[in-house]
Amino acid sequence: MADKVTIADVARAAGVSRQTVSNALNTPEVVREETRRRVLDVVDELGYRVNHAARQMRTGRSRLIAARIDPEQDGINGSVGDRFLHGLTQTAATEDYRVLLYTAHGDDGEIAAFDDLLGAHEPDAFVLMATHHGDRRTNWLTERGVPFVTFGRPWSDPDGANHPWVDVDGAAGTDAATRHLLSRGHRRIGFLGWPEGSGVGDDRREGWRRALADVGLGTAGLFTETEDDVAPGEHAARTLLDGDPEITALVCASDSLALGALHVARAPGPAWHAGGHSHRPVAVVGFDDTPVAKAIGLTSVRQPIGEVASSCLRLLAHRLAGGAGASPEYLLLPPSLVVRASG
Amino acid sequence: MADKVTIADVARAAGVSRQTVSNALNTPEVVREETRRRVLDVVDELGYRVNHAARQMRTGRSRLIAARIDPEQDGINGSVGDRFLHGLTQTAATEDYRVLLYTAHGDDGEIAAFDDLLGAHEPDAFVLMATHHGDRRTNWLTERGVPFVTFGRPWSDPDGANHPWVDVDGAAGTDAATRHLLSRGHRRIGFLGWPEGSGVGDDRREGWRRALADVGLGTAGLFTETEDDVAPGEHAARTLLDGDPEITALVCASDSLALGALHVARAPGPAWHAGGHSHRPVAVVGFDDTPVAKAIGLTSVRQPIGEVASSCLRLLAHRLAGGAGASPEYLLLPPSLVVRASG
DNA sequence: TTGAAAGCGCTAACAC
DNA sequence: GTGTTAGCGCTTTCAA
Repeated sequence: MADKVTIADVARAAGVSRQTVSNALNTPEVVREETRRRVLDVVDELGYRVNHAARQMRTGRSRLIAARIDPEQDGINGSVGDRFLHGLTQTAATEDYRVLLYTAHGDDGEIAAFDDLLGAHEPDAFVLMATHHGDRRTNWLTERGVPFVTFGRPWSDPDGANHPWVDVDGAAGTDAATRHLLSRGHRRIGFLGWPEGSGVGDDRREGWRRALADVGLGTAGLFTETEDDVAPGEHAARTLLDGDPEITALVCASDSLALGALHVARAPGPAWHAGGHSHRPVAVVGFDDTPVAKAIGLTSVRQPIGEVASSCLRLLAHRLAGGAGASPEYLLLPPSLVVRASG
Repeated sequence: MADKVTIADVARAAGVSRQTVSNALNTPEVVREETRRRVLDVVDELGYRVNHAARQMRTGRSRLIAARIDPEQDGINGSVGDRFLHGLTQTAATEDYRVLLYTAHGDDGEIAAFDDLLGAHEPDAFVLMATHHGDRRTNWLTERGVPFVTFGRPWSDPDGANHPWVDVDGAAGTDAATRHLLSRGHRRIGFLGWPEGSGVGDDRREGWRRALADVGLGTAGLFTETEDDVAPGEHAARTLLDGDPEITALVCASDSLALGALHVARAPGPAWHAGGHSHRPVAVVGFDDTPVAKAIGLTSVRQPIGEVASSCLRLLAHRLAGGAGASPEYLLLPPSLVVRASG
């Protein structure tokens, strides 16, 4: 393991100038075939590798891509972020990029992190997750001309012509979930989601609505005043089922909510809840296909997180390689339904 | 947002030389108080931040710490790695380090990744997870003098005098789990684990064994020929319970195994399994306190992952700052038992 | 205590 | 097609 082989060593050994070595490596088409071969042979022989710090200083490119790792996961839905990070890291390696991690709370905290990072390690780009209405992060980066992609649409700009993004078609997911329930004979299907105004939540609700509308059925008791957690899911499910005895199935905007709903749906009998809803079989479908869904047999909508990640990275790599036209590229991927015992 | 404020700009504005600026920042004690103040004021005013690439070129330190993100998690136990990564990132930031991600399969794959990384981004250190007997990674790094810490003991070197490490006392965890079950009146308690020879597995089994030995009870039907997954857990639990009708509780080496055991323990009646073990209430305790454990009400041993991560990082930072004596430091942290419905 | 000089390893520009 | 020059921003000598 020879330490610190520099371009000068290679040049000397190959009997060429340092610049020719650099060219053979970075602009091979400008070097005569024979020379190139000789140089590359010496590179192999000596085990030369470029020093990124030196290159970065010269070119201003770090080949680092920064991504946030979520602070203290919800626990159930957390796995999505981690699968994404893993996919990113994997694809990045194939493009000779590396993923740099940071943490932050809230848009402004994350913007502060951008600023820090940009001033220090100078990542070439950022990958953002969980875009939302009035997302300050995207504006900040755009204003400064920092390249980035988002996992999530630019919700406040429905044209999507703002910046490159990759997203999963949530409406298609709940649509499929709802159709699946219809095909199993359910006719009154409720939805458990979040308050109106969250892009993701509205999108997922829309799929359920339109699937029902499509077959001429009305939306059955929609409940949206809830946080994304198990207890609210349980509470919401109970309210919904108590209020409308016809409901036999629930589509949920997340596995957390679905898990709460399942507590109610699988409750052993009418005496379970003091308020007392009658016990009946209720099908439940979740969203995200988390490990918990798999463990408890919850039917759930699965996002192709790996593909999202690799697409994000490729979009970025393409753009960083100068292949960026004026128009940002974007991609809407279809989810799939993983059917299990719960519905 | 002035772009690219260099040390020269600061020097000019403060009326000192570039070197004095560098000193004021890096070796404040060597600069007169008044000068230092003036320089720092200008730094703030101009928004100067050191350029890491330039600094790295000069000092050879990147302030990057590399860590592996696991390829395709088991799904249930995966959350441990992610919580660890998160903790690492968080603590790293406070020490002005950043976490760089990589992926790899197997020891040799990871060693190849070390080599790549060291040749390119030159991380100052590595953080390794999941040490095991005959771990080739630690040797490779040691031979090359690359600083690193491990989450996990050096299993093949029980003295632990090999390299800095942080670990959780697994035996203490299963010991506590077993005592808990004893206190609830269980007298015949089985163990579900992995084949002998895995450091982690042996450690966890040992805690169960010694807790029983301590109160003069024998180990009840130990089953270790199994992979770490739900189906094997289910199979092992069934075999164990069928073979010893006295067993009323199971301590498991992971939540995956415990989940499988729970399928058996919660089976609705004697007819459930064709082979037919009689239905009886069986308590189950898992290990890792994953989101799945929380979701299904599984009592589980919780590792203080956040502390492990911050300890790892501080050990490293201390060492990188030159505070390393000859003897590596290490830390064995106690886990805690999270009691839920399953036991 | 402060300043001047040198150079880390690389590549963009230009000359040959 | 190849070599020479210069300099990215910083810190480690060493001299003032």
